[in-house]
Amino acid sequence: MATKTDRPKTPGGYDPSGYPPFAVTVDMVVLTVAVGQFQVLLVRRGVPPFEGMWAIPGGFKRPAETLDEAARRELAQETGVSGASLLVQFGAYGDPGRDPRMNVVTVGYLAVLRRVAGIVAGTDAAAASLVPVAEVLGGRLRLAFDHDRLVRDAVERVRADLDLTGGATAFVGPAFTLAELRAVYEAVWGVRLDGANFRRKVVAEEGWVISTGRRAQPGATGGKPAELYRPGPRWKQGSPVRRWRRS
Amino acid sequence: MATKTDRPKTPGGYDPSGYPPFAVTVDMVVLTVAVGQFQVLLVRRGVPPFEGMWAIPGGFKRPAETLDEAARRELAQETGVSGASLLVQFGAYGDPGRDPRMNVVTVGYLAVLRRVAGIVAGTDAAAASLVPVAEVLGGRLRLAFDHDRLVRDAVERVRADLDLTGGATAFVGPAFTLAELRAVYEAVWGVRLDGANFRRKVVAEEGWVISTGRRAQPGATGGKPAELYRPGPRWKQGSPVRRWRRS
DNA sequence: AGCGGTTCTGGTAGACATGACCATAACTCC
DNA sequence: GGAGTTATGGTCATGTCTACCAGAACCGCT
Repeated sequence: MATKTDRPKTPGGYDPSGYPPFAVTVDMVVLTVAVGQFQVLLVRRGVPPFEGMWAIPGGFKRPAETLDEAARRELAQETGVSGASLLVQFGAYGDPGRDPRMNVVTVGYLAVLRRVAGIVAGTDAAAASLVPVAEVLGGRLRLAFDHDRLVRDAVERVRADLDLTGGATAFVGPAFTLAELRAVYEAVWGVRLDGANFRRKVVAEEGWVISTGRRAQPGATGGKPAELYRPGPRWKQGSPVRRWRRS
Repeated sequence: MATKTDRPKTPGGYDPSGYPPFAVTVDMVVLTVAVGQFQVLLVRRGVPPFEGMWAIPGGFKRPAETLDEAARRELAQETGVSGASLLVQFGAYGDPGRDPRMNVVTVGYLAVLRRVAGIVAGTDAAAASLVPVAEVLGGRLRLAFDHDRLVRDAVERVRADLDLTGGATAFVGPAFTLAELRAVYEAVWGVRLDGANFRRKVVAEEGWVISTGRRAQPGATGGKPAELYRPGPRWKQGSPVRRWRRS
């Protein structure tokens, strides 16, 4: 890239002290499906700026760790969750003035939790709460900084990932019924799927789900007890259910 | 997020001077389809480290500009291209030691060029060249820093975008034949598509391509002259051609 | 036990999409 | 004019999607 050291512009020929430093943070959009609804984890800010507003959890990257490690560490610290079933980066945000105090470039991470039970307000969080993503996407709940945009982008990413990289099983537990899995698609995509057709697609081909032999407890409203499955190896390559129907 | 100012960990309650600064750069994977091959633009490094090795162009983000603006500016400076037909971010890279001199977090951008004609070595580039992406993906050509990984990720991204967000028209000019458009899919995905079936999918539905009435010049080898089209409004929503056949 | 309601599970038929192949038209070069 | 090449349209068998129906297995209630 750079051939002249007197024009510091590229990593090839710059003077490190000649360029302004940035703070690098990692912010996380933590998503889950609870009570049939697509939800996002928010924390309430206790100090200015944006005091009292809702925001997504996040923190500084340290020099000795990778971005992925920083995300994993912050997730544990802020929500008490040690193992997210999915943790992927979805974008970087560096608009000038996005933090009123200094130049901050943040890397957005998308985390998916299977169970809502383990979530607690972290050591630094005044309050933590699950909120339907529709509240944020619909503009009824405004977030601090540019976190509205981060949530919007993360949701779009996970919607695509459900189709492309088969992230659906990240939302459910290690053993699940097909109705639970179907509910994930329905909540995240905001669609309604036929149960019988869904079953066929998933069970017809080998490798999507593996029968455990056990059966789930029927709900309070009754119904035939559903079979319990565990995820097969094929989800890494995609999803049995595609997002768009042509017409 | 943070409620205690004495524990600087989140944007809510930190002491800016308490955290180490990072240099933030923008690196670009410039892709195009030329002579039927999927190609990437590389520049040769003229200074240590990695002197003499091939790398992708890039440069520092300035505090007063957004990441997108930085990418657009660097692209113009390094390759002489003012308007890329596609310019999207695909990932952030911050492994410690990825630059041996200091802490650098880079944001990877994917740029697509329609015509190879306007490319020139920028003011800071020793040499610029188009190289088949297969050379890099196959490991036959090693790049400086972690740029191999950036190229790999960008290629995977554009392959998905061709399907998802319909980026195919970004590779062709404002007026194109269906064979040219088909060549884009074939080069990027590495597949072979039937010309007649391709035509049907694209022309059958309204909104993908709009006939210009004109016809292209037949190639040196002859053949019936193809009709010239311009892109319709529908590419924003997807692609008429899907990537994977089920069986 | 019987009954209505609910969920799971399997079946079927029509609509639709896909891909392979052939045929014809319009151009090149020789 | 003839051989080769590309574009374009047609056909057809096959596979996939979806709406809908039916039976099985459970609930709570009477």
